[in-house]
Amino acid sequence: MERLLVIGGPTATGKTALGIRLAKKFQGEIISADSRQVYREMDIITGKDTNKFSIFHFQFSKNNFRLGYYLINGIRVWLYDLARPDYRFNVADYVACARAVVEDIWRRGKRPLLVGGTGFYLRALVDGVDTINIKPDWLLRGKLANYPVAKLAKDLQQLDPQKWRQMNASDRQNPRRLIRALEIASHRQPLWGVRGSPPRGVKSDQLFIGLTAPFPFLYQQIDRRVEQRVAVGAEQEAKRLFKKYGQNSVLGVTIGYQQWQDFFAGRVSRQQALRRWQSAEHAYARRQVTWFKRDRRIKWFDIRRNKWQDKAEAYVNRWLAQNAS
RNA sequence: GCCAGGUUAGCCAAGGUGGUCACGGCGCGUGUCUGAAAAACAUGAGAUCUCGGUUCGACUCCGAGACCUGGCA
Repeated sequence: MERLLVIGGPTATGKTALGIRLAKKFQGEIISADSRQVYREMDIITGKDTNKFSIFHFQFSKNNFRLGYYLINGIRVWLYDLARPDYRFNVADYVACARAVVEDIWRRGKRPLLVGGTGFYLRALVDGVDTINIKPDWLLRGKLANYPVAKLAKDLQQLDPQKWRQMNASDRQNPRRLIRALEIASHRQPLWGVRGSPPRGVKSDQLFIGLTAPFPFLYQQIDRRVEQRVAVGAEQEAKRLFKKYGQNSVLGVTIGYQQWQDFFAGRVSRQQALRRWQSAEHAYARRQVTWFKRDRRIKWFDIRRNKWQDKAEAYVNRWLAQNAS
């Protein structure tokens, strides 16, 4: 069976750096799993490991997305720059693109390394998502957006009592989740054809690596990264993109851009904006840890330890050696 | 030195005729997650400058002190 190496964990832990190192060692290519680096032009603030001289090598298209790679330290990094900031990229898009790339890499006899911090994307690709074929109904969403939570809850209890029962207290008060549940419930078609089976993740032998560290340490790393991004032109990038795409684009729901927008609008000082950007990244890292923690398949490496990369590499080596033919 | 204003959690900040658990926001802790996921949501901890007085009872009133801010020298 084909193999798939997955590297996850919170932001600012050096996932890409490890990925590149392992890719060099094991003839790999990196597939980014990042819900914001998929956007073109959003380079500095999302922390892409490219620069203005990097060249995008287009390879093939999939669902209207132009797939290609950047060469970083000689290693191919896929799934950056798939969409314009005024498009709303989503998991289904991601799975379609990532699948195509993984299979392409396998076909060429190389090893795919799935690297990223968007746990939902990672899981969707690896394990599959049952309801992934039910498209967003923007008309419905627009209508439901004005409903109070209590009304949404009541509707769902009527329309799909079973789903309601499965939801926990948090989700039952989350309008976005309720709306999605209603969207699925009102979609009369069977989820996956009459005789079909639920969409599965990519079939492969997988190894999961997680990078982490205690929060105080992560916060330091994050703060440094944010300052670096400011130093190389984060403000200008934010200003330019807001002007071009407006705040209703994905910029309005992306850490970093949001805080710069607050500064541009005069709501906060430059200093405060920086501080808030960093805090938003801290909170993001916490959510990521909460997400990844639940996945028992992950083998964790503490990035404060000496030679942790060597240990990770040895761990991968052992896996590759197993029934290697 | 004098006059005025102020002192409420790590930061910002509301409050009241003295009386149940002192409004919020940020930050911080914990968690949820199946086509918006860097999104959206749930949940927790944490405070009345010090001393004395009045009072059944003071964060709230009175006095003294400390510190901060502004004005006058």
